Amino acid sequence: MRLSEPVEWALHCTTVLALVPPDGAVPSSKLAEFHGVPAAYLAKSLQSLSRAGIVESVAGRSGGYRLAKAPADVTLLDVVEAVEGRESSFHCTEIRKRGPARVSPRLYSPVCAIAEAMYRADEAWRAELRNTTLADLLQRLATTIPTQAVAKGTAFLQEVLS
Amino acid sequence: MRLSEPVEWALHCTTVLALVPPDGAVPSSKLAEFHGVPAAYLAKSLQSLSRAGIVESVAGRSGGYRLAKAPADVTLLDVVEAVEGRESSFHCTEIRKRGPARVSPRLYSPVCAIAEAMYRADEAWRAELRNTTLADLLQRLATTIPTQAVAKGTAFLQEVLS
DNA sequence: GTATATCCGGATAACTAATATCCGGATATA
DNA sequence: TATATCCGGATATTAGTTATCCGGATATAC
Repeated sequence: MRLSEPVEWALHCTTVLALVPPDGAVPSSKLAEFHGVPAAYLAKSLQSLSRAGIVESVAGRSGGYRLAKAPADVTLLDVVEAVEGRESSFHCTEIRKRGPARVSPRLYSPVCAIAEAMYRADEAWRAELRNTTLADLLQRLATTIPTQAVAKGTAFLQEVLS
Repeated sequence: MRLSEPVEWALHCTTVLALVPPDGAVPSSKLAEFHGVPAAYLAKSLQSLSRAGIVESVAGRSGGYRLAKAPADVTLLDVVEAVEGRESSFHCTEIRKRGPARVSPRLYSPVCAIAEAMYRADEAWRAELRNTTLADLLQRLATTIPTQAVAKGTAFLQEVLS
């Protein structure tokens, strides 16, 4: 079980966009350059984030993306689900209703005991992601990224926004 | 993010094997028939469970598999990790150290803030799986599977064990 | 003692999903 | 008016999942 790369990109992009003023906009090509990831593919993820209402897209020249809500109102789950989808990590194929021991399908409980447990774990994962926001990430930024790098990053963003 | 099919099979197989007496053994072909899944492929999963010490393999004619521990001592996480691996669902590619804002790699904190949060969610998922055992599943069996099906299942196992 | 049924690991094939790029249309700014 | 962007669809490439087969080892049934 592995999350796709675009999830990581989307989390980094939304974190960076949280630093952009409400009237600014960063084009997808610049976000790709900033993070060192393929531009054409990243564009797809940004479109997903836009459809989900997490970022706002600005068309036309000097357009781009900005955050659509306050950083404290965007959870990691919002971002992850926008890119990765909302389906459970476990997919029940109703094995219990197959094979020589099977009886009429309508006699079974609505959900298999194994699926039940797996769904519970999936929900625990989502609950934890729901518990962290972009604002939380921004706070940790100062201790996980060198001040020099933060300075270079803000300089790059200034350049793009001007 | 999706778990592979063999995970579901392994959970159903270990649950069934929990009903087998300590001196019995169910061949992989019979487990495949019982669950209506491809025999040659299921065999791989059972080998994984065997390597992980969750099931015990008996070679030779009238051989097969049995549980290696008491059902209460086998967590769902044990089974899932045996088949799916122990790697986190999130894989950090150190995006923060790339692009125009990067500085010398050794200046960064050991783990990225985003990865930190994602690892925490992954651990919450594992914690939940660690909290349920095969014994718990067996208890729920009576309410999720019709008595008729349970009877047919035990009859099938009796036939195999004799 | 021999034939049979099983586990085991490796090699291989088919299929599906993830990764990545490109293009034409729409939109809005310089 | 030309340019730079977002958007969605189509397509290609790569990697992972699903699935099968085979030969060797092991132990039971006859």
